[in-house]
Amino acid sequence: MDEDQTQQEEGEIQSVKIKKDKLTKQSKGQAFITFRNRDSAEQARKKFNNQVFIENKIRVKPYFNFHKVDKKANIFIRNLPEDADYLELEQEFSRFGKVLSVDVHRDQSGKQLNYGYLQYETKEDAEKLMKRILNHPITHKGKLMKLEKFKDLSERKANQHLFTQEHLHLNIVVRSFEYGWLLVIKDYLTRVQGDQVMDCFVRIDSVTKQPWAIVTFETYKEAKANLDKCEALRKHPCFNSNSQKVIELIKKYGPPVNSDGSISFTIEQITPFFEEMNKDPHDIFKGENDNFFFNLAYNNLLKIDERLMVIQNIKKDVTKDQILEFLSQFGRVISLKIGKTKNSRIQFQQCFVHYQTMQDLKRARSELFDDKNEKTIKQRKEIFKDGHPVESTKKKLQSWQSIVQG
DNA sequence: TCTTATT
Repeated sequence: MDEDQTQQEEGEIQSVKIKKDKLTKQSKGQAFITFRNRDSAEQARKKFNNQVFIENKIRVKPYFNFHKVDKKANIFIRNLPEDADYLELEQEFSRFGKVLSVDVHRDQSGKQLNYGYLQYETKEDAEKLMKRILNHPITHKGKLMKLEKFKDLSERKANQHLFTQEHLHLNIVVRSFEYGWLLVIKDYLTRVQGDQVMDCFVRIDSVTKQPWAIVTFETYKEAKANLDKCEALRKHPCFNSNSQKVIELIKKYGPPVNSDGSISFTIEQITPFFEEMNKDPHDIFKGENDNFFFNLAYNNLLKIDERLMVIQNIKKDVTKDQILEFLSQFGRVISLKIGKTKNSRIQFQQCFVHYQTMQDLKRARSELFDDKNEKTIKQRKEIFKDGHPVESTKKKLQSWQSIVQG
């Protein structure tokens, strides 16, 4: 670049200092240029910012003493696009007050990250912007920016504390629901039906939020009778309980005890939730929805779940939602887990799909491999390599079952 | 992802 020309165009330069590391004498890739007047500096910045200089794109921004800025006038920006342009951002934010700086964070290699900081001169300006975005969100290059006031470490820690409190709270609720279901099921099966229940456990799926249970009966006959009932009704009559009944059962049997002897929750802790639910027409313990299924183990030797299928040969880039949509057309999917094949050479996915009933799975199996159904064939091409789903064999399934259940 | 290569 011709220096004389630059000076003429951009105003007189007072000083140029290139920063070097004190020890290594290596350039830090940073320079300070002082112009004789503010306008020249601003003009130069607009002209040279983001220009390629020799081989690097240079970023030109005004200097200010960041030790003296008001942190209350600082805004944290998330969700920035890859090609965020801070001059454009600055222009946009300047509509609400005097912007001191806009910084887009970068990693060590210089790659732009999708967050940054906006520094106003006064906190009033920052507040003006925050107020404004409540009703008028701001987008940058088509992406909605998420703006929050800057929080220092202690504020973030305080929030984190709040979150863990909430989380803990949620865990208690989940645990009480699982235990509630367990008592309802056991009570009905043993007291009402007179079945001999060997084992029962209930979990609420953390992803789908749906409860599911595994009940093991003493005899095949009991298991089969209950299974038939489930298949016919698509739910079990014992689900016709309610939250009032659940809290009574918990009071009767007491809260569950953890392996270390402590109790998972106190009745006082969970009573409000059950009382609240009792007022709700959608009380999940009324059994009015079918987000529940039975997994009946006939005996210890044959533990393969008849509702579980492992499908392989799924293309790498197919999402869980796509798989779910595809598999749901054959029957009600209770849970779906996707995973990469263990062999790293094979770059395909597999999924574990749990249907609500054996009938659903049978239907899925027959339709999945039906080579005459044109609609399915077309869909298969989108999801599976060469359009061919592969079902895992029972032997393999058995070895995986422990993983799925765990 | 709540900072900053600051004469």
